[in-house]
Order: sequence, then C-alpha cells, then structure tokens
Amino acid sequence: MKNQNKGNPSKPTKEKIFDISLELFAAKGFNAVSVREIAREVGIRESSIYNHYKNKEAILDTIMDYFIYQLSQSGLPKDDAEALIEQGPEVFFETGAKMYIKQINTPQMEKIWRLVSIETYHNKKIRDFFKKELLEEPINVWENTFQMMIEKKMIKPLNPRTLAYEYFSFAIFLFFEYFVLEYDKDFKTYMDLAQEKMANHAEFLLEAIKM
Amino acid sequence: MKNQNKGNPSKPTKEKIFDISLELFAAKGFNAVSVREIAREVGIRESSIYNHYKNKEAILDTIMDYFIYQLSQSGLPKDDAEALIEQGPEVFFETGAKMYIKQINTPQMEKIWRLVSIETYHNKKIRDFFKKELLEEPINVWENTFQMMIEKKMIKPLNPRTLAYEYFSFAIFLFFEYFVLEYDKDFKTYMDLAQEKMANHAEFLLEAIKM
DNA sequence: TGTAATAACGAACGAACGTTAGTTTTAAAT
DNA sequence: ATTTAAAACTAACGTTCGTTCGTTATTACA
Repeated sequence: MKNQNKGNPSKPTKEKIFDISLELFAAKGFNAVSVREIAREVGIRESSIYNHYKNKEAILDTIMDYFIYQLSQSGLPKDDAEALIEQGPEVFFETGAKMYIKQINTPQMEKIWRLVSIETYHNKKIRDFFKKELLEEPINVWENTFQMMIEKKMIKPLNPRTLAYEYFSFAIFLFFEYFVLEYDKDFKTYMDLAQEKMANHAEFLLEAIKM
Repeated sequence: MKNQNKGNPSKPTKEKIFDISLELFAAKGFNAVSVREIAREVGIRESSIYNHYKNKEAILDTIMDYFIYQLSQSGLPKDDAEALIEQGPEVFFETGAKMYIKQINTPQMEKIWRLVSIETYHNKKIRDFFKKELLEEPINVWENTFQMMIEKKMIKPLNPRTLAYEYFSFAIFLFFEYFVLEYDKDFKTYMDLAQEKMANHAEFLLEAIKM
C-alpha cells in the first residue's frame, strides 16, 4: 500500500515518523523516546517503523542530515558579504544578526535546534557538528570579517580573532539561554528579543572599536 | 557491619556509592548509568545500594544537594567586595575572574559541573538551579557591581544590566565551550586558559567603558 | 558473650526496551 | 482480473532496567 488514509490526502508515513520523532526527541531527548511511543503517535504498530527506517538511530541520523543540509543552504554568499561590508559596519552587523536569527526561525528548525542542544552531550556526531559548524566555522567567518574591517580602516586594529569571540560568544550565550534554560517560553517572542539583544550587543561592541 | 574491608581502612560504602555515581553520571549521564553498573564499580551487589539510598534518584539528589551546599560556601562576602571595588575596576575584575574559576577548580567539582551541564536538559530541579544560581544571581551581583562603579564614576554611566550581560555572558560561553564541547581536553589546562580568556575579556570591556 | 542493628548477599519480579519473524492487507502495474 | 511489491499487522524474542524480598554475615555495644 502507498497510503492507507482513506480519502483525505496526507503525508507519507515516513515523513510522519520523521516529524513526530523530531517532535518527541526535541521534547524529551532521544533515549527517553521509545519506538513504541513514536509508533503510537504516528498511528501504526512499532514493527511498521522498521519498514521505513533501519532502526531508531537511523531516524535521528536522517533528522541530523536534514538539519545539516538546511543549514548549508542558508547563510550569506561570500560576494554579498564583501559588498555589504563596504556599506559600513553598522549595516553589516544588523544584517548579520538578522541572518543568524533567520536560520533558527522556522518551527521545524526550532525543534531541531533544541534536539541538538539536548543531544550534543550524548551524541558524538552531533557534538562534532556543533563544534565545527556552529562554533568554529562562524568564528572563522567573523574573524575574516573583522580582518577586512580593519584593513578598510573601519575599526581599530585589534586582534580580529579576539573580536570574533567578543561578538559571537554572545550569540552562543543567547542560544544556551533559550534552548537550554528557557525553552518553555514562546519561541517567536524570544527570537525577537534575542535579535534585539544581539543588535544591542553589536552596537556596544562597535562603539568600543570603531575608529 | 560498619566496614567490611578487611584490614585496610577505606571510605564508608555510602561515600563510595556517592563518588562512583558522580563519576559515572558525569561521564555518561544519569539515565545511561545503571544501578548494576554503580554496584559493580563499588564492589557490592546492586541490592545493597538500597541499604544506603532509597533509590537511584536519591543518589542524584544527594549529589546535587552537596553541590549546592559547596557553591553556597564559596563566593566573595559582600563587605570584601565593596572594599575591593575601591581599589579600582582592574583589580576587581582580576579577582572576580579568579574566584569564578576557583569555584570550578577541584576535581570533584569538575565532575559535578559536567553533570549539571548534562542533566540540565532532563532534570527540572537542576535546570531551575542553573537558571537561578548560575545565571540570574551572578547577573544581579554584577549589575550591582557595575552600578557601584558608575556611582563612583569609575566607568561611563551605561545601563548596568547591559554591562552585566556583556561581562558575564562570556563566562557562560566559556562554561558551555568546555563542559559541553571540549570536555575531553585537560581540565587544569583549560581552566588556566579560560582564566586568561576571561581576563582578556574583562580588559577589553573595561577599555570600552572606563572614564 | 549474647544481642541488636547494619549491611552484605542471591534470587527474582514486573515492566519496558529495541528489534525480528512471519503473515496479511493494500494499492499500483500489468 | 491477476500479479507484485510496499507497508501494515500480530506475536514474540532476548535484554536490561529499577526495585523488592528474605536471608546471611558482620560489627558495635551491653
């Protein structure tokens, strides 16, 4: 059978498993969710899960692959970045902060961010991903950005890596604050607040380093 | 019996259970450690655990109570803080950073910090503790500190709460970086590095806000 | 030395877990 | 209408889990 839902069109079962697993993993953590619970929520027997995924771990892997792909699709192309810097650091920071928030800003991505924040501790694959893609890579990008700003004599000639950490560590802090400590709060409201906080932080930093 | 170790003096069993549970919880997380595993490491049968603790959860509770007590014992008395500020912001920041590091700096506390960082996601009691004692309370203290510095005209009259976040969010970031992402690295070495980073951050901040 | 409390033990319980096997139903393709 | 493959089902396997029970051994104290 391709779709056992009589009449009403509906998502394929594999997608339902994906969505519900994500929902449950994000809420309770991978280990705290049983295959039986996923199956119950989907509306099938637990053994049917294995017609779509090799095992429970494969569901998590598929979610992470999707997340990594989504992240790789976002982000500012390099050419645009260079052009944007020319317009001055203020414009660049505002755009940068908005883009950072935008990556997080869909309901589905919210759940994956939360899942990442939970499973980073338990899952080496996710932890390595976090370190590389969510910390080291952005830091490098911002280091280059500050380097360019220094070369263009927009800001004082300080250590660009220090500046990258001064700027970006605040974003990690906001991530930690929401996804770890305040996840019960309204997502949209907090994101608006976080964007404002990030903008204020950038303004503060810029005031300290501009020429 | 009080101590079944023939001849050689040794820790009471209850303490052994405490220490080994902490070790295992910090390494693998609460749920990933079984009562059987604890018992095996202690060198007794799993049923004997229940002669010392009501259940598995009670072991975690005891560890957290100990941790909270230890934290409450540390920290700078208020009188000393006031006196320290008088000596100028540079001295205060250096001392503040050193004390922040000092709280983390024993091998036993290292494990508890790691445990907190793992279980914050799963355990509401720990999460509430983190929010209150490790974020909100320090932020309030630093807000008051900056307020005092402003009143003494040591720094520019900026929003003291903003300054508290600018300063302390970096500490949270360092916590996150080590205990979540880099826990395999050498503790002592990282703490020295973190102290240096925190000092640099304070210096950077101070440069931006001093009068 | 006898007694009582403490803490060890072996064995088992009931529940939950991930997963597999074999079978039947469904729906599309011929 | 028949065939075929996908996807549902029922049933169960083997483990592991936290915990409890009843019993035995040890130790401190009278």
